[in-house]
Amino acid sequence: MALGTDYPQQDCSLARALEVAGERWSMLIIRDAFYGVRRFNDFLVHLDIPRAVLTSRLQSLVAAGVLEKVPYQQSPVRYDYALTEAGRELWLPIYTLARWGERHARAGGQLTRYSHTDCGEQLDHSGCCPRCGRIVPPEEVTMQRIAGTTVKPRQDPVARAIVGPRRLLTPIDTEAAAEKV
Amino acid sequence: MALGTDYPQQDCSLARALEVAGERWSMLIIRDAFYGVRRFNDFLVHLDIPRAVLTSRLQSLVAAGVLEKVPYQQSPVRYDYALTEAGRELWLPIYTLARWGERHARAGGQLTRYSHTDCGEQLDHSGCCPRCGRIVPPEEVTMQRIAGTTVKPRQDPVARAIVGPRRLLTPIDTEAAAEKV
DNA sequence: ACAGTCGGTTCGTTGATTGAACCCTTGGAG
DNA sequence: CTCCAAGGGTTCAATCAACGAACCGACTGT
Repeated sequence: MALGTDYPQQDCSLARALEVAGERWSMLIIRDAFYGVRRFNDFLVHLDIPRAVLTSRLQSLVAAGVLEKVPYQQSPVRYDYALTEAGRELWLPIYTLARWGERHARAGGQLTRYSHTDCGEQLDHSGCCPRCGRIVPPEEVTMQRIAGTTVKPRQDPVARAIVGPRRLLTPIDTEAAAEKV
Repeated sequence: MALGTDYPQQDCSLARALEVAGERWSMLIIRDAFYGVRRFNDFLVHLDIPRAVLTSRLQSLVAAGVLEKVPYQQSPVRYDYALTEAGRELWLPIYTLARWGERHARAGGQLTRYSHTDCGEQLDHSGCCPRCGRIVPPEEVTMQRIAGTTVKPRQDPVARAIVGPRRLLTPIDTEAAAEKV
């Protein structure tokens, strides 16, 4: 969050969670990671976030064990930022918060549809598959962006790469998306 | 969150939700509202938040339709800040985030136990009652603070008022708690 | 008349966010 | 060999929010 990035007096799990994931931009970074974004530059162009802030947030999320750096090339060594198991467990808070925002903080209805990959059923507001009757982990979720009525969609390479039905957590390929324009 | 309280480029429900509930302190205020805190001064002493920030957050949460002011006395007129229906629907995001924090951002295990009032069963990590097999709304949740092993608990009147099993959303009575010391 | 409560506002200080500019390593083109 | 571009950062001044202590204003009970 903002000034004073912690809540020292609060002996409370929520305060601890917010110290990790509650700063400005952190949740959006994690959401993008669920979408399959993994590279510094892809986060940068898709979020319109200042470079210095992105550097700082990625570092603290790695330190907190939400993301981990995995090298994708040598010389110079470059890293993907991928969700850890702990990070993937943030799916429910993030999904339910996004669905809440869709219901109460937007005009213009649903922008992204989330469904259970195995059976095609749309998830309910709690992240449950009505057909299977259980909470669906992000690995089994397919997302699909829906044409927004209000704002025109973003046109950066990352935004183009995540149109169309996609499995969550599959790495995006910005080069392929750039060629397809 | 922090500076620049919005995410203008993000046409995304999560960004909209974070503009409403993602600023620093906002989620903790909402959590306290679930605990039954309703008065300016009670939020103040329980959260250790600067007065000016609390004023500002309460105003924006009211403007966003998460809280509403309901008068509890005349001359001078004084207001309770109570969760609206939209605010109460933030239960799942807040509960799941708190449970995540308990698992991944704390040493020292569970601090608050949440159970289904009707059947006494503890809720699982997704807010579901294992016995009843459904998501439990906050009106049916009973909370109980557990003695922390690491930090000594807070000693303000609000903290004292919420020890012991309590139904969520029932207004706290700080006067009664103050006398009981 | 006087202290006390509740809910705010004001204000100087501290510190995070922003955005633009600069930097470093390496690979590839000419 | 030189030059340039890409990826991933760092630096820096300006801005703006958070902090916390002091002040304020309406009322009440004594």
